[in-house]
Formats: sequence, structure tokens, C-alpha cells
Amino acid sequence: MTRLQKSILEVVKRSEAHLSVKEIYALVQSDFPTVAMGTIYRNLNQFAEDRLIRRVSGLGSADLFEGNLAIHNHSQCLSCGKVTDVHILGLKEFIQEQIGDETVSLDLLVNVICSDCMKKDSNFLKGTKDGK
Amino acid sequence: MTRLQKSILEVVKRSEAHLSVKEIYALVQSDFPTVAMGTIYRNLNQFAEDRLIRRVSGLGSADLFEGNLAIHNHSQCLSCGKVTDVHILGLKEFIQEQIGDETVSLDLLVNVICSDCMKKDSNFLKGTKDGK
DNA sequence: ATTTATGCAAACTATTTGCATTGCC
DNA sequence: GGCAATGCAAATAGTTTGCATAAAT
Repeated sequence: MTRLQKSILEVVKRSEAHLSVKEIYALVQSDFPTVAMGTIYRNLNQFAEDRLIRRVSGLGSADLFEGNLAIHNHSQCLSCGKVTDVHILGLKEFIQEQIGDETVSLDLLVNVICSDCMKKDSNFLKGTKDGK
Repeated sequence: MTRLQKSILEVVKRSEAHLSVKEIYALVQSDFPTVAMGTIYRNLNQFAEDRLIRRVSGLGSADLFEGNLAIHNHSQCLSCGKVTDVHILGLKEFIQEQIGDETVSLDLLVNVICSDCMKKDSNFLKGTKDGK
């Protein structure tokens, strides 16, 4: 593994957030000013395929990456957009019981109104549609 | 609502599949040969926002649309790619119990090896990584 | 007639890829 | 030296948008 590759991997691993490619690019640039976007993409794709990092899809138009490999899923606040890890105990078993096919993995996104936003406006869930 | 809008909506509503924008475009074209992609997108976005149809994200690089508004989620076979509706009884309650924030809605994708693919190669889950 | 929707093309965002060059064992 | 990784720029895919025209009420 090259020094650049180590740096990309470290950036994702060290962060506790869910990073966009742009954010990773910016962070890696501080050590490797000439790094190219294409290289960032190529390596992130490889790392995700090799299960060194995890790709998180479906949150916005762009994928995010995280270093946390422990099995978990995510919630996103519909009001402020904040993404949070969630651990649902027994989720796979709960679902597997009800499915004929063999479950390999799950991608669960829980759309919430987080407690902060709920405090700011307790009418969130009483308005039109889903409260947006 | 214009005749074109009715046609776009009908195409999605009448189908029992999960349609890509391209597929919807092609179907609408048979009645409105000069329809533009931009118009398809504009209307699908509006219909989804108005909850006349549902947008399904996270399955591939492109969003899909479906007319089925009953609450349900999806599974996708990692081998053949087939997308299937799944209904998990009590899922929202199961998750809500374990989450501090107020759950509004869920997007669940169950990654499976469908029974057809399992029959063709019963070693799917025994190989490297996730059997791909 | 006036408002709203449409077609078209250009713009935009996210991502991938070909290729000449560089860096590493 | 030779193979793999990188930078760069162009290409691709999906989607959005500005604007002049056309359709609907």
C-alpha cells in the first residue's frame, strides 16, 4: 500500500463521521496537495470492496464513507439532516423470520425528527404530510 | 392535470414493477412521442413530493419509482439483481422501541440471495466475502 | 388572456476511465 | 526495470434548469 493509500484510509478510519468524497479529498489534500479526485474515487471503491471501509448510500445524491465496520445502520433527521448511527438489536433475525430468501445484509435508513428539532418545534409531526 | 401528466402517472400506477426514469420515458413516448426527459423528471419529482407515487432510492445509481403506496420495503438479490417488495410486520414498532428520536418513516433494503439463485448455486454463501 | 406546462438545450453533479507519467520493490 | 498507482483531462450517467413556445382553463 502506498503512502497516499494509507492516508486516504486513515482519514476515513480516524473520522467518526460519515464523510463525502469531497470531504475526504479535502482532508487528504493537506498531506498530498496534488492528489486527484479520480485517485480518491479509485481507492475508496477498492477499500469498500475489500471491506476496509463501508459505503453508505441513499442519504443524499452522493455516497458517504465511514470507517466503522461494526454492523449498524443509520438514521437521518428530516429537519436538520443530521446522520446518526443506530444499532437495532436482533434486526436481522426479526426480518429473516419473515422473508423466504436468505438475508445477506441490510441497509436500513430510519427517517426521524431528532429530539433537538422536536424541542425547537413540537408541532413537527402534526402539520401537513410528514412535517417538513 | 394535463393529458401528459395523467399519462406519466398512469404508467407508474399501472405497473407493478419498480420503474427507472428511462423506462417511464420510453413508455410515455408511445403516447406522446415528443415528450422530453426534463418533463418526465419534473413531473415524477412533483408526484413523489405529493405522495402520488413513491421514489425508491439506493438500489442502483438511479432512482426508481413505483405506484404502490402501501407501506412496504424492498429486497434485492445480490446475484441476479431482482427487486422484490417485502412486508415486515411490526417493523416500525420494533425499531421505534430502540430509538430515542421520533421515527417518521423507514427505508429498508434487504440484500438477499433469492431462492432461484440459491438453487442454481448452493455455494453462494460459502465463498469469499458475501458470495459474489 | 393569462397562467401553467412543455420541449429543447445547456448546465450541473457525481463518478468513471484512458493514458502518459511517476513512484515503488 | 518492470509493474502498479497516480494525475490529468475527457467521458459518462443522472438529473436539473432557463427560456421561448405551446397548451390548458
